[in-house]
Amino acid sequence: MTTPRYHHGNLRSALLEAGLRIAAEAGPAALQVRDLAKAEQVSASAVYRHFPDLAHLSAEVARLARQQLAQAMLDAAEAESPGPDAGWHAIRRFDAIGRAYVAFAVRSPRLFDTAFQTPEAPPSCDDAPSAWTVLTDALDALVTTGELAPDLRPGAPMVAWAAVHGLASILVRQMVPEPAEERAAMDAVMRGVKRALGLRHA
Amino acid sequence: MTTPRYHHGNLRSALLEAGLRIAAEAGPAALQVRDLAKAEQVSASAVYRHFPDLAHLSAEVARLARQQLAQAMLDAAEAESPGPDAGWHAIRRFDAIGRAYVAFAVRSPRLFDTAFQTPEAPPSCDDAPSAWTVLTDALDALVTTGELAPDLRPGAPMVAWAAVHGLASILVRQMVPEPAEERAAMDAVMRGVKRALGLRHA
DNA sequence: TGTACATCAGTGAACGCGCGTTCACTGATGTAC
DNA sequence: TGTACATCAGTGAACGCGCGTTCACTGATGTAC
Repeated sequence: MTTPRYHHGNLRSALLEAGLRIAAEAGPAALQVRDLAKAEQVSASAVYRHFPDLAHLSAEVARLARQQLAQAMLDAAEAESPGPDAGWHAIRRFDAIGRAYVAFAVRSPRLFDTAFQTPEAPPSCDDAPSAWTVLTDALDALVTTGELAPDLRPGAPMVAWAAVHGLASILVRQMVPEPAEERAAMDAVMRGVKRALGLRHA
Repeated sequence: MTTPRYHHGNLRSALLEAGLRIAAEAGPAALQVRDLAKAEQVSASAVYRHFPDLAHLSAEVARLARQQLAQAMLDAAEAESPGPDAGWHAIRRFDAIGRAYVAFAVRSPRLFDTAFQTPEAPPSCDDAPSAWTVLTDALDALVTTGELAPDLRPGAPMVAWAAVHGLASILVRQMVPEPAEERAAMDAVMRGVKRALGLRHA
């Protein structure tokens, strides 16, 4: 039984999911109208019923990729079980968030590239969830529990994000001449971030 | 007087310089055989006398871009005048190197992208100078002068590079929702790196 | 020192491909009466 | 409840462009004798 091709129902979201799959496998440059349409067994021109052009579709895929990253960070934070020491819990959540960021990039390097590619079209809406918000919320929790000195708070997002994003980029691009172990690099960087912010660390 | 087009003399290096110019203005994706040839007033097929294909030419341009970055770091280090406190001088040089890295990216965002784009062909030779070597040399100087604890030395390159590369990427891609001042961000990150490595800072 | 000739670095036309996009169309869907 | 019709979501062929690359060629260069 061959299903009728007509009136897919949710072609728009199906195309975006196919886009995520393709981008994760072959990188953002592999996002092509024909391939996307083929993946959903639909003619290329059908794509234009749902997106004005490829640039807008790509921008949506990039946004979804960033949201997946942010969700992975949230999930990692939630996986940390609370304990009697609220400050320590906040630190563990912060640590888990940073490690999730890098782990996402290592696990899906091309999707990570897709997430932060230079966009050719503006995204239709803000990221939800957003990695930035996840990070700043975690930093706020550190201040609230007294783990992070308030005068370090303004610069903290940049310090943390730069370290983690930089490590992710370096590992993804394999920029290091001597191929360091990812685990050791992640430990060193996360320890560095905590030292930079004056946090306790094990 | 129209000069004869024939036998350019140093077409190879002229093409690479044109490539650097084009990449700096329009990004790595703008490197095209025809445009390169046109920039040197030469036919497109002449390019193939000097490079097997565009991928190899692009890889060379990327290498030159990385070398320019490394040279900027070296220049910044040399600009720091030595003083009676050798350790303090090593710290100032280290700081200058990190700031030069970020400054290069902000000054030439598309060239920075070109330097670290995923290469489609292997580079013909190692970077010289190389950003990695400049960094590790500076860290060695910190150990020698007793400013950096030897047990922090193994993880130090990753900590420093990740922070600086991450900040550069973030500023270049304008990933920050609230557009922070570059200067403040750089101060915060460099201060963070020095705290992470246990260095003195002003 | 002058000349034949191999070699080298260019030319310019063309090929072939794959891409995004358009257009006239057709079948399916849902709604008004 | 059944039917006419507007609307919507598809089709498939084609357009047009720009790209990397190839090929037969030609003019310039340098070297052997």
